[in-house]
Amino acid sequence: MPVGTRATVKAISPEELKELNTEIILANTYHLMLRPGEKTVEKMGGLHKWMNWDRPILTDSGGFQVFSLNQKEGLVKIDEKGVEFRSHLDGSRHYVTPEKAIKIQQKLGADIIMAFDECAPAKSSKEYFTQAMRRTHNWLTKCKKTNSKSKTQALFGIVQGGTYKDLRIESAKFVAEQNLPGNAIGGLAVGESKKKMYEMIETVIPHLPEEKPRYLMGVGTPDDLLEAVDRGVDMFDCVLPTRIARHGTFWTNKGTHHIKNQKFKNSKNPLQKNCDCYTCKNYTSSYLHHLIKENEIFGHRLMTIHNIHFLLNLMHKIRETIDKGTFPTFKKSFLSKYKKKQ
RNA sequence: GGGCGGGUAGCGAAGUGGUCAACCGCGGCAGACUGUAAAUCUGCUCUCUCCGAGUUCGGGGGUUCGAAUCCCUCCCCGCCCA
Repeated sequence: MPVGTRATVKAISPEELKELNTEIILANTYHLMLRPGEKTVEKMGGLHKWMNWDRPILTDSGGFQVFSLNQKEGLVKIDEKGVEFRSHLDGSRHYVTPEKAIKIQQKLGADIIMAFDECAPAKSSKEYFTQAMRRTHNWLTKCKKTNSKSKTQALFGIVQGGTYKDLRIESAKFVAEQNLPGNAIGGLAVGESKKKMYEMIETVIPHLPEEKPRYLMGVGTPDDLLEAVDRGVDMFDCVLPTRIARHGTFWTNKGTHHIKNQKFKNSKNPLQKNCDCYTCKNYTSSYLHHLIKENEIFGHRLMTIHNIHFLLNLMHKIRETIDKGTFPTFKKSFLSKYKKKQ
């Protein structure tokens, strides 16, 4: 899922997203409740109509933004009932409870909505992870109850538990028991090592039903996708393809590259040879180098197109090789090329 | 010919006797980014380098313990007067 936090995937249009075979995108409760406010989106006919996107949308609940704000001093107060935080836009105080997070998402109108959870920082103590996990479970019950009448919006629960296996297992079991249409793994890729992250995925997966989507939140890099799929994950969202694109970084099957590097100044090659994205079919690296150095909007768009295409194409190949039974070979050969820095 | 102003690292621009290898901006080089407070942020950018050392502030000469900063002289640029 490409990420469209403020009801737009930065730099590109819904038409372009469709050309890239985007099936679903993510939008954000926290940002949209602050601006323009969920009521406006509701009045305008809901997210799909408002942003002219007729394919599925998932809204994140805002739990992660609370975590993000909490990285800075004293902007957030968390208790059993909910979270008080100050807006990053104007400092105004807001109070969000699990019930409220669901009601806002109902107004936004996404197809999949997320439970309001607490994403504890990677460096938290086990005591704190336990507390945050229990609170997340408690909140999940409330979210489920609030959303019980909805027949059009699927609520996903979120597994927490930090980097502790016993907590992760306890959390996965609790979330699975709620019998929701899908289950998410949260609280990873927040500063722990990749090794630890993979270990946590392995720990959690056996306790989440295979017939329902398993969604790893906020991940990730091409290698993370392969590793996570290998361990049983079905869905991802990540800001990386779009954010790093705007910052001048792009992916190819040989790893990550910086278009601003001097070596691209006079390169007639596309970003990636044999890539069939719009960017690579029509523009040279030299041109992209120039656009990004000059901070031209079109450069952001072209880079974004390439990166989203790269990731969605990777996922496509993953599905294809899983069907053919050749996924392990594909994973191995991809990673050996991807991780070898030229 | 006369008067005034000015020449500082790739560019612009501070500094106007010691704490100056010299603020800052741009440019250049490289890096970071994982449920987007992100068209953002970080580092390096005279030379050799590990601590450190060596050459710099238009050229030359001088004053001084010590000069980018003061004096003399030459060169160059801008504006004004003839």
